[in-house]
Amino acid sequence: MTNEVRLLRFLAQDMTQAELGRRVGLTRQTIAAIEQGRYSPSLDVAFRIAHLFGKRVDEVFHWQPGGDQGTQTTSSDIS
Amino acid sequence: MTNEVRLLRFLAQDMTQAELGRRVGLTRQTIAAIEQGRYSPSLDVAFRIAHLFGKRVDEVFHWQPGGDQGTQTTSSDIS
DNA sequence: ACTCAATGTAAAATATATATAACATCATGT
DNA sequence: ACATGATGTTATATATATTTTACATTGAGT
Repeated sequence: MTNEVRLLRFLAQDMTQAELGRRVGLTRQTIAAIEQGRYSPSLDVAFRIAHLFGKRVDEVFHWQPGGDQGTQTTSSDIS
Repeated sequence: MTNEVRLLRFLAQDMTQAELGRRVGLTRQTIAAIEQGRYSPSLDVAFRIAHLFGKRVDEVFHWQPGGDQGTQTTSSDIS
């Protein structure tokens, strides 16, 4: 499971992790963990983040059928 | 947060809760809880379920900006 | 050189999702 | 009437997400 949160945050006038967290009701540590793919967020959190950026959930978070094992971060990380 | 899981399950040749659970790697109790909206699943589970039905996550799970409080079940439940 | 904002990270605590086991109801088929 | 499969439901346990607190690093600005 990869995501574009960090990229979208940069595109949104360099919004900070703390600011993003504040807007979606999460701490900056949680934002950092999600960006790094340390765990997959709840569906509710995914919706809140996607909505903030005006995207669909599947545009922000990318999922692959058999891909639960690794801990990638951004989609450009995939080899 | 509402969802169409139960409906999609019926449309899929009356697939049973247990069978759906088996296919996405969840127990039938968890499927029942998700259908009833007792909690919002993890994003990973949402992707697995949506993928099984050939839908996008936002086509299966419906989210409303301010709507975290209630515990609706299906979208036809909304007043 | 100093400060400060942004980020990384980690341990411990809390909240929530999910599993397991058990029992109940209801419908259908025999 | 009985058996069986599908579902509802609940209590307890476990896994995982998220918060809180704390400390370290790095880069920009002064």
